[in-house]
Amino acid sequence: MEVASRSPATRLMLTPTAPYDFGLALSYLRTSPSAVLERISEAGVYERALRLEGQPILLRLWSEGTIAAPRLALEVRGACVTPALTACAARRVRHIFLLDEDPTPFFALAARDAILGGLLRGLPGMRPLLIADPFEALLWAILGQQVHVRFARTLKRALVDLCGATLSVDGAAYPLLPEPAAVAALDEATLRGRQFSRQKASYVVTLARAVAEGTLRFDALRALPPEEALAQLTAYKGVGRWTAEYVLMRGFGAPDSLPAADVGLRAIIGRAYGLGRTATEAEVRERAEVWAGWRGWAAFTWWLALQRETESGPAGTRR
DNA sequence: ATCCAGGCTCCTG
DNA sequence: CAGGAGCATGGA
Repeated sequence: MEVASRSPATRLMLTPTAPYDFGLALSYLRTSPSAVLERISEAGVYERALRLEGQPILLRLWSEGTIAAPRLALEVRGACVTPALTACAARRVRHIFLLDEDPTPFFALAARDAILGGLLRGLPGMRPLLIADPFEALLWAILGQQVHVRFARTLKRALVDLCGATLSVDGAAYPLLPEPAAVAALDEATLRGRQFSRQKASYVVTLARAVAEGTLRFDALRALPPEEALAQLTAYKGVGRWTAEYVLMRGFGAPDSLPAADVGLRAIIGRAYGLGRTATEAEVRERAEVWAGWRGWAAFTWWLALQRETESGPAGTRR
């Protein structure tokens, strides 16, 4: 399936709350295993196709400001880009990159923690980045369960490959996230042939069906108190506490949602706080109490640190 | 081979 | 209710 477009682009400026480092977001996306639908150019342009109100469009985003005085240019392209759709795209971008959040309270809180505060001093303008679509966040969390993220990326690519559409703009092709109905229609055997375990295949198809049928509604969950949203999510087979917390944080942007069982988080916290071993989930939760209100932001900060470690880290860990 | 990876379910005590 | 065995898959 292919959707072509050669209509002119609409463009507008976005002004994030300061300080904001868009370059940091880009460098995160460049090596983030979950980012298979984004394209980041060397010139610093973020490109991503997604559906807005059913319309496939292409987002192009780049910085025209500084960390202290951030300004982002947004360009929207698609078959019929109306002013309303452009406004919708701008809202979406502001949400994905959390452009309207005030980071000051988080930095103030983190400064009281010598270790986290020290880490953040090297990351001025840091801000968490959401996964562009809540359904995508849920899929990614399932795919990432108990496997190396590198392999999770392979699985995500397979999913996009099997049932994702493509948006073509000026001759370039941009992959779209598969729609829930398309994932729901997949044969589990097909997924198994693409290296999905039985569980992952079953979880993914079942959840996609729930989303397609409207049983699982992200906008409804988003409006709920976190504990209730977690409870509703974990009612689904294959969705445990870690997955639900991950969806709240990376899918909804819940600032205080901490996937404490995360092995990466446990490992880096064990190292950073000198435990000499991987921290337990309970230890992570304990340590995180001083970050209350911003535990999700703290988690993202640690993931960022983790990513930087593995990039420039001990020889042989690349690839 | 063995161990581990951005866990989950299900079954014990 | 806490803790742990067993589970599926690929990569180092």
